[in-house]
Amino acid sequence: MAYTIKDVAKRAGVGIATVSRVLNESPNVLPETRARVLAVIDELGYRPNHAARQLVTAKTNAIAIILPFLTRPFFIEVLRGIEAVVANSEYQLIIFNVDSPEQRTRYFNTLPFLGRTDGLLIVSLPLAQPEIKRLQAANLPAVMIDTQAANLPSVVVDNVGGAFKAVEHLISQGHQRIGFVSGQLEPDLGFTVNRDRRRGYEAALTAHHLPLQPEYLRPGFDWRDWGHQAALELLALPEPPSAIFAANDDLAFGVIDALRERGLKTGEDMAVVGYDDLEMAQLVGLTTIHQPMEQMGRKGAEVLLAALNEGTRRPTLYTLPVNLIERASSSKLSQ
Amino acid sequence: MAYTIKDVAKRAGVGIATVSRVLNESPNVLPETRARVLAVIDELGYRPNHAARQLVTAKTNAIAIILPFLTRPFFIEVLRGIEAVVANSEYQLIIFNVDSPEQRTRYFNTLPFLGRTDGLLIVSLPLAQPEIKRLQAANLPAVMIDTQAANLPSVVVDNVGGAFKAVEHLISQGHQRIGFVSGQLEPDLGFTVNRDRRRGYEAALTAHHLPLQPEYLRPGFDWRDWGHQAALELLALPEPPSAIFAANDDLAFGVIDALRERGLKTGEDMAVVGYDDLEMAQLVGLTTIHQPMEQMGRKGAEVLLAALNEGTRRPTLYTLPVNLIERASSSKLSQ
DNA sequence: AGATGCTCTGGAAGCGTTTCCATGGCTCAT
DNA sequence: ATGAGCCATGGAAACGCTTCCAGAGCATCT
Repeated sequence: MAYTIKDVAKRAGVGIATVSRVLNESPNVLPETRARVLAVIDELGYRPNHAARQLVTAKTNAIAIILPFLTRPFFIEVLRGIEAVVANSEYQLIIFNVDSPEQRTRYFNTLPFLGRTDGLLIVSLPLAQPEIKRLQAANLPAVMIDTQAANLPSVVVDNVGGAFKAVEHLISQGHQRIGFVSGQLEPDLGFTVNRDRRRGYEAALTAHHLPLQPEYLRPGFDWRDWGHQAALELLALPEPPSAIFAANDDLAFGVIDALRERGLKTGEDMAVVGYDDLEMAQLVGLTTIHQPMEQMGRKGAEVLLAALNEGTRRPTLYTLPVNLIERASSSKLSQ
Repeated sequence: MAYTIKDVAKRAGVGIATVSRVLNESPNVLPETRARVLAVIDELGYRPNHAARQLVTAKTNAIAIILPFLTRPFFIEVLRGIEAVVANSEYQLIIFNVDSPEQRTRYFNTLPFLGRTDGLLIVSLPLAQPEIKRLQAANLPAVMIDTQAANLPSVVVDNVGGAFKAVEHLISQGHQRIGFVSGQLEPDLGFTVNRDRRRGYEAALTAHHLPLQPEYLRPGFDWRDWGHQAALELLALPEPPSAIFAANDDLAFGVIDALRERGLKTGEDMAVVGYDDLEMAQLVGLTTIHQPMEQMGRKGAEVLLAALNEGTRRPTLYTLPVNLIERASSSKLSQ
């Protein structure tokens, strides 16, 4: 059907080995031979067959990225970072989206990427020991992003520290009663974000000798609706908090929604701080913790490519910094 | 290194052809033979080599999606729809992001997906005739989403009609002076959205015997900042419009931003209608045209899979409906 | 002059599958 | 009983490439 290396060889009057050498930029080819072969390749519009190449080189030139909830802003930003790096390499990007624990299990049991990819980027999903073993047995380099494993390179942010900063900021604004709205602490897929951020929340309160009030804790779900409902619940308390720290921006948007619904002014009647610094946070004027989401993707991809090209595979832990972005939603306590 | 079909065959005491038959669920294998082979496969953890399989079957089991601006909400939603469908098939999804005209040209010249994928999903990028020719020459089934080509199946929405609805709505609310903020009409990558929506805008005005005022037209860029600036420009006119139709939600958000900056109330002092119905539109209370973005992705993927599996490849045009979502930003003209 | 070593080249093996073809053992109708 | 036909099976070819190996040509050294 399509032309093969043989067609090129015949037409150029050389052996197939020589064509292959030209294709692979081997130095030992006479310039005029090379030129002749290239001319024929161009003339025929010949393109080497990937499968055949893979078969003999045992390289796929593709890397897989496995992430949950493809469409949540956080993952999109990470993906963007990854894509930016990978696009400049010789590799191609295969995407696997995981939305349920069953899917997750299936993926890591069947390893469908095995033999299809040279490397793996795992975003946010924690891996169990046997799963890591299996990856290593398959000799498949993997890098973790926003999650970590002791024997795999990992790119993370300091969630505990970020949450600490957020809450400390609220305290410095004069708040003493601070609610915490978050997603599940023990989610199906095993994320630890919410748990970590709660630890930061508690640490900040403790560091400033403020009491931990169980009724101010509202773990629930990771999406906006829950932020909305949790805020209403907090407002209904006999002594509602004067500030709310939401474990992510989406939750914070829900909180703000609820405040508006109740006729309360965000930033005046109730301070709100989020986490992520989504693009929208700026529009809404939400004080939040900026996470270098895109940079996490970049870094992860770079580490993986380095491992692939140079064989460096030390399980290093890269921790990227987070910082507080102060906006209108967390002005000083008035009363 | 890894086990091959030979290892399995030897260990199960059968020929490699039989193992292959088991692998490919050929009916002509004795149940007990099949069981024995499966047991060995399981025991060894054998997995067939993809490259070898591809080489002989000339099938890759992957499809590529080519889209611009991976991180813009519209494309994310489309991607989500595609992913949902593809995840339930035997195919894997390879992503190619195109952010610049050079990249675009390079892609369609080198066709890097050639031989790596069985099919192509092209989102929003219009194709030139020679490019289409090249795809067809390569015998690579392709489906266009949010863009169309006469000889390729295409999934689109009616942008002209949607814009018409948006503007007609504003007119029915009593507005006569309606501004139009959009991205470039002749963008580098060749999108026609802005042009189409402007045609709808003009058609609605004309249908209602309203004059087309050139100074109310603000083509510029596709992002929020431009919405902001364009709104300021419109406000600075001797006779500013009383309503603004923004060609996408992001632009509308910029417009709203500008209004707030000027101390004007969206929906009261100035009506605003967007296009897309991003998640955020609800939060902001933006009247907008709802596009079935995810559904476009789904539909496109389904059409491609059908083409791949059944060989159906009629260049059908699928037009998905859009509808107006009325929110607070476009209340009736007060004066 | 002959041996040595280098550069360029072509033939052929081999990568791990699928699939064609041949074979041997059955069953079944004659 | 015997040939036709079917089923399960194995061997081997083929897919298109990379790479090992060997050889030819030439320059350089002894």
